[in-house]
Amino acid sequence: MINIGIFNEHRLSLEGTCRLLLENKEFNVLFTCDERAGLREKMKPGPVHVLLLTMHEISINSVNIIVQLCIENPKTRILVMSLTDSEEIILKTIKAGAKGFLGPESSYRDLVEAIYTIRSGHDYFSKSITQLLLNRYIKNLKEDDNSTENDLSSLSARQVEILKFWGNGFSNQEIAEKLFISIRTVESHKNHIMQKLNLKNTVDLVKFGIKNNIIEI
Amino acid sequence: MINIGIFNEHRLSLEGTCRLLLENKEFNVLFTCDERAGLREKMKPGPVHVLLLTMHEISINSVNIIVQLCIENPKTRILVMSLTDSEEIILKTIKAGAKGFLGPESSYRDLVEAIYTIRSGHDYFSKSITQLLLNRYIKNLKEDDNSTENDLSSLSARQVEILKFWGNGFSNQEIAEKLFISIRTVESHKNHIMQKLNLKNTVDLVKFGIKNNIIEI
DNA sequence: CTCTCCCTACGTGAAACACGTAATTCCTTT
DNA sequence: AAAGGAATTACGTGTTTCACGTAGGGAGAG
Repeated sequence: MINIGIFNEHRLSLEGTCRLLLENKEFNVLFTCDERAGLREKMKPGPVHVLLLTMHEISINSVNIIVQLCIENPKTRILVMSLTDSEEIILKTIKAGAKGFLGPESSYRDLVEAIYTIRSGHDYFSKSITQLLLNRYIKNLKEDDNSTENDLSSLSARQVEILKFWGNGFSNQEIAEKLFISIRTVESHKNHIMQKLNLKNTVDLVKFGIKNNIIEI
Repeated sequence: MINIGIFNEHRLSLEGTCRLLLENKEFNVLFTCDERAGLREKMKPGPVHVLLLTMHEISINSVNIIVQLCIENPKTRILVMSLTDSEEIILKTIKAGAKGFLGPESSYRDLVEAIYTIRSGHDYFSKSITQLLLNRYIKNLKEDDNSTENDLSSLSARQVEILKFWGNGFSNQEIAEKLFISIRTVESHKNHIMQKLNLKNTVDLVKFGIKNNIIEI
């Protein structure tokens, strides 16, 4: 038996969703709610396993509500349903703590599957949302890669070694001791690196190291 | 009509796949290949729209092959099929340029869909792969968020301002001039920031700025 | 054999850092 | 109203790092 709370500012939709969910014997609709003001109050009494939040328009304010609900009800898993197609917003709701997101194309079947999925501890994203997230991720991945290994290959192994140490907490003095060379040599290496990469300051050097995965962030 | 090349080191699987694909009148199997050595040669003659690469075991070497194929045949879209479940490897094949990835659970129906999908210019990932990528992405998202805004909020607006300038290419001298304050004051601000955040060196300060989105990488 | 790149190292002046001190202002708490 | 605290401003002093030039020895390429 899964305890469900339903929020939807359109009363008709709210009742419709409620009816649909009640058709499934394993679903127990604890409450329905059609205004934001009362939602936090309605969450208090019982253990709500899944909260179905229908957000016709998601704004930053909505995101804050999700954050707050998550804090106040750590055991409740939030499933967001919305027609929005703004990546920005969707990402924010996920960051805020939503465990699932149903896009506009989702059917009743999807809703049921989503409820089971997030109840069992996994995340659920409908097809369009998945596509959206994935596209973005893939794009990130490839961008990461393009900026990687291009310039790094122009550095010698020694230069990379010095940069690694320096970028991960060691002072020039410490590097010199570790590698049994003069501190002046360490400085020279860094100078050569900066010249080779045409960097103007050490801040850019750190950025370079991070982009190329030799400095841990 | 879609021109397809098939690579599979198991000859039986290769033939089976070929037969299956030939059932679809729109698929034109240009060649089959069962050894790595000959693959690049077989790609040369015609325009291969989709290359189906079955990799029973994907290694770094396999990834390099993909990279090379992509360079030599920029118009060919590569669809990888593999039983591996190593995130590392899957990510690398995607970075290397593969346009699709079919996991172990994929059916013939999925294969056909995948071929149409990547032929039309989109990426295709089977359910298990999608799940894998998404989990990782969501995890990244949340991690990003956890490390954000937590510590940054402890800094004053002025401190953030100085950090922003410094992290984006300005020297202390330049910042001082821009803000009409002494260079010593700029130094003071940075000192206070480092103390407040308990950072040991400027490298860490850069990392902090990047994590908190006030320094562009 | 020459040329280039890499690793090593130093000199010097400028810039940045570490750490302490301190005055003024503004805000909160008592 | 008074006290406390944080923020912004600033300086002193000693250390470290940076920027730029110079330079010798070694390894590899042409």
